Amino acid sequence: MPEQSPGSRPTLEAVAARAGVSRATASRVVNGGDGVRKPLVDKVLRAVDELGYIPNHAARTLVTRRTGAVAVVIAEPEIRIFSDPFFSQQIRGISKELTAHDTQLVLLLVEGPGDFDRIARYLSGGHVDGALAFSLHTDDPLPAITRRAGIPTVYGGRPGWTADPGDQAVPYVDADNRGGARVAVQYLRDLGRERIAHIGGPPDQTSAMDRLDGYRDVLLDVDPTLVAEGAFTVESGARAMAGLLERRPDLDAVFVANDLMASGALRVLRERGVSVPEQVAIVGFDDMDGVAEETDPPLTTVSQDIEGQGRLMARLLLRGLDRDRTGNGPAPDSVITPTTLVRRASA
Amino acid sequence: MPEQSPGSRPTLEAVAARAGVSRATASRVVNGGDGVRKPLVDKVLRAVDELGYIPNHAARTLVTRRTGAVAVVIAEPEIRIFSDPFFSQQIRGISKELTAHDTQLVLLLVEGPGDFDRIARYLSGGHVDGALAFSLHTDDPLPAITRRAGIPTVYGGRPGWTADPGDQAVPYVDADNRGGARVAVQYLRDLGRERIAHIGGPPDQTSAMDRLDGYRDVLLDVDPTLVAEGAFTVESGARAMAGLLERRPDLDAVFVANDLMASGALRVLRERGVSVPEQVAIVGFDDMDGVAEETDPPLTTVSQDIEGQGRLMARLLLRGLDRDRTGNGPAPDSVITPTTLVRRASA
DNA sequence: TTGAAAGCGCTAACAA
DNA sequence: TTGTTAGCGCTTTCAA
Repeated sequence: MPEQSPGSRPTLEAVAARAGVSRATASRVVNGGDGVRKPLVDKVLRAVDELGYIPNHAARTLVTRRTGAVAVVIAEPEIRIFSDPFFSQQIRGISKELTAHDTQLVLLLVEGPGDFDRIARYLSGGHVDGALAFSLHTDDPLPAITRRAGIPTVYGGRPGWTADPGDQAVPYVDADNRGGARVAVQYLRDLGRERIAHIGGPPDQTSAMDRLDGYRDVLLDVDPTLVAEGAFTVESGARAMAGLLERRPDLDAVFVANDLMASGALRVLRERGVSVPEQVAIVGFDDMDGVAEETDPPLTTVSQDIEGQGRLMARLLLRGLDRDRTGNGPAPDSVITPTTLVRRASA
Repeated sequence: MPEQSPGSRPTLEAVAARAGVSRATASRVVNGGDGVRKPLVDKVLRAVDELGYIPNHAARTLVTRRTGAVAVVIAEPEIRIFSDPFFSQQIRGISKELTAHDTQLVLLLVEGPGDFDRIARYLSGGHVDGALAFSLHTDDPLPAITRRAGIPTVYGGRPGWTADPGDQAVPYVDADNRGGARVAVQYLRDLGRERIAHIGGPPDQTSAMDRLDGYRDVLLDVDPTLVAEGAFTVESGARAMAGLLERRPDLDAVFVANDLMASGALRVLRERGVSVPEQVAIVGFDDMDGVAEETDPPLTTVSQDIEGQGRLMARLLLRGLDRDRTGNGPAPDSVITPTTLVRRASA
């Protein structure tokens, strides 16, 4: 590829001239070559190569009204944003799928509660064809924004807000949190545990609620003193475990809503000399890389394919965009991805 | 803002008509309103508001040749990509600075060694005005790519490759790794430690080399048995510490090239019953959130403003772009950001 | 199968 | 200070 002095790239016009064809034909070739005879295709391709032609994206977008870009909106206000491996793996999956479809990823970090205006303006500005968003909190203003901007959006995680009746359902991708929790708790029961406690996540996140619901599905009429609330962080898990131990020294198992909290809980148990799994069995959730396998003892936990969820989100969105363009195919539906119990040493 | 049925947004033309002015005047107002009389400005603004006008980005880019977007290229092949709080904090800083200048962040994740072609094509395709990249490895192909694509780029971290003579220096932002290391080691010496070991990072990363150089600056002619090599991970730090202890049971301090490895080292020392800081003093590097403060004992370490580095990268790039446009101002220079020693309990 | 020509929405010379 | 007009580079009817 010849080096380009900036600002003087060859245009389609130049390619056409060099190939001895019209601009229209050159365009056809560049866009797949349908309906152009082989010799001309070759000529144009050669010209493209020799000139180092790269289509001007803005010009193309101007006429096609497609930007070839998708926004990923991350509205998690806390520090966790990227450090959370959960996000990083989803983004990885998203990136892979988008790349495979020649689509760019525009990252929109929401930097504060007053920042939604900017996001709304951007989304409405024709910069992107669609959006992927993570809606973790029940009071998230994002769904309203994307809806008003009229921009197709797929959510990661079941949105917590309740749709207005008559509104079209919002497509999302989520793990089978409830089912996974059920399997985990049932496993503890099958182990013969009788006083199974739960450390849950923040109640404004649907994943936390769903996991709690799964716990309750198995343990009908559970004693409220067996349920503690954490914040999905190591420290909060430790605190919750300590509280639980104080209230219910007789507990013999804990289903913890994520691995981070489970590792905090394990630390507390170790400090107090409670043996795991002999005295207390522990099951986590997420099968988080670099955590679940390295706790002491290694964590039995519910595994989900996070990167796969990211891919799925992107695929759903792209399919929806295609549908908008071609006007056929079914509206994108939500997808619940399966979970599996991974047995290690903690239960 | 009125809801838009997709694909039928009002154009500048419509705004102009409604305001009773020419398209040119409307354009002027939308772009700041310089040289337009107040009453007309108001009229146009009102029309913009009533119509819910949002400029078409592609059309604007087509004529101005500015995209208002910047690529962030992350070519770290390992899983660390986002989970590494280092990146996440830099990206945060970058995002903040870009947002403040109405510039979008396009995320380019390099997904494998064969993926650089795609990146090169994208960078050459006029999608973005500039790029920010993290060049951690000495054999990184990225610098060559951005140079050939003729796209202004600022690096995070001192690039490891040696520039061809006559090449213009590549602007980068980096912490004062060498100076920080010197301060750390000097501190250990002032504490009276006499056999100060070092656990270094991967030798193909400039930050690791610079920290090692700083260590050597203070401890001229250091015994090679006192230097071990890690990979910036907790586990590698633990292994390096174990090796060091075996070779040199007499060591009385370790300067570790990052906090993650330091936490691994601390674990090994604890397991072996070596008291910190009494028998062995430890100093880390990074002052990493959620790590340095929570080790046992809390880590004395060299702190750097990572988010600030991200902001700086963005600022440097934007300034360079401005310069390209206006043709004046000095060429962007590299920036070395200061480090400070944070005293906690480990030394 | 190919080419001519219209126009996507905007900015920026240039004229008035 | 305002308006007229010529494109930016591309895709896409419509005719040939």
